Amino acid sequence: MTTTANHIPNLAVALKQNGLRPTKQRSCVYQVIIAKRDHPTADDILLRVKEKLPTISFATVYNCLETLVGCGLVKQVNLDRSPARYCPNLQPHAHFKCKETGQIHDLPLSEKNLNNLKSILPTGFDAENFDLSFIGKSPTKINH
Amino acid sequence: MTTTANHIPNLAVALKQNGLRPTKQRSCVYQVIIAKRDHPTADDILLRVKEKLPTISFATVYNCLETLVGCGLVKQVNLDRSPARYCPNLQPHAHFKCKETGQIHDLPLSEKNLNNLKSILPTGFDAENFDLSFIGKSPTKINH
DNA sequence: TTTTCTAATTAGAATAATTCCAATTATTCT
DNA sequence: AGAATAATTGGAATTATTCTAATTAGAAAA
Repeated sequence: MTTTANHIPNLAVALKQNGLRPTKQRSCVYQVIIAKRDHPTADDILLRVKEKLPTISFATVYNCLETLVGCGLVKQVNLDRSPARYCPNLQPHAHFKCKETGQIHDLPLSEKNLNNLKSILPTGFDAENFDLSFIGKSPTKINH
Repeated sequence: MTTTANHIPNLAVALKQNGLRPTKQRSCVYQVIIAKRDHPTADDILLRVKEKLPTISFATVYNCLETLVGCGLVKQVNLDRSPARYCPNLQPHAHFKCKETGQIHDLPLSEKNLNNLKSILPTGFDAENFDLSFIGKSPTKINH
């Protein structure tokens, strides 16, 4: 048993398994994504990483993101035609984008949901991945 | 009762309802999309429309597509980061992209599937739209 | 350790899809 | 037909992302 916070895969280990080198840029990009799970864009990530590594470039952010996605540590989230977002939630889930706030929420998927998704595929169709997203209004939290 | 082929909404009527003018560009773009239901990109559509209207521009194709989508006659399909595709299928359906052929298949959704998708939304989340896509291998038709 | 080899980072240029703009042309309304 | 307005056009602009060639940093060997 590990602690609650410890479901996060170890970056150095995952990189080594893929024959890749641990660098401070990769570590920093990864930490930014897990620190604030708000589905940041590459732009957002560049800004946040620059606070620690002021000379990091856009190219490196994109390179790091590609690496992290390739290692399965982070998922790329594409909603409509807008810039790609990045998400450290490795559980099967859908996304909900609020029209009003622009916020993106993770919606967990149950076993039943997953089975139902599988049932959509006709015989012979072999899916290795799926993407499910909703757009609409999410409940507003009222303070009073 | 109408004939089987006649489930296609009337363009002129739909445009008029939205206070828009029927033009040969709009009509031609729409016809190209319903003629070959292969999920063409704006590029594909430009090429095909040019056979009838050689002077049509890219800007017009994009304008027409925006209009058709706005009137609900056509759906925009976004898969990963690739160029948008356009689809005249107005029934609820998912998409399946074959890794090998690049082909995109429509997968119809049953009432049960739709209800299950609804069940993914927590209380208070009001979705006005969803997108569901799969990527993988579709069955190859063998000729012998 | 130093050296060597290779992978990763960097700044800036290049690309690709899409949108914007200002001028012209086509529709509709009177 | 004429006036008013909407749509089309070519080209420039924008945006997200990828590429490139030079430099830097990490890993392995000596």
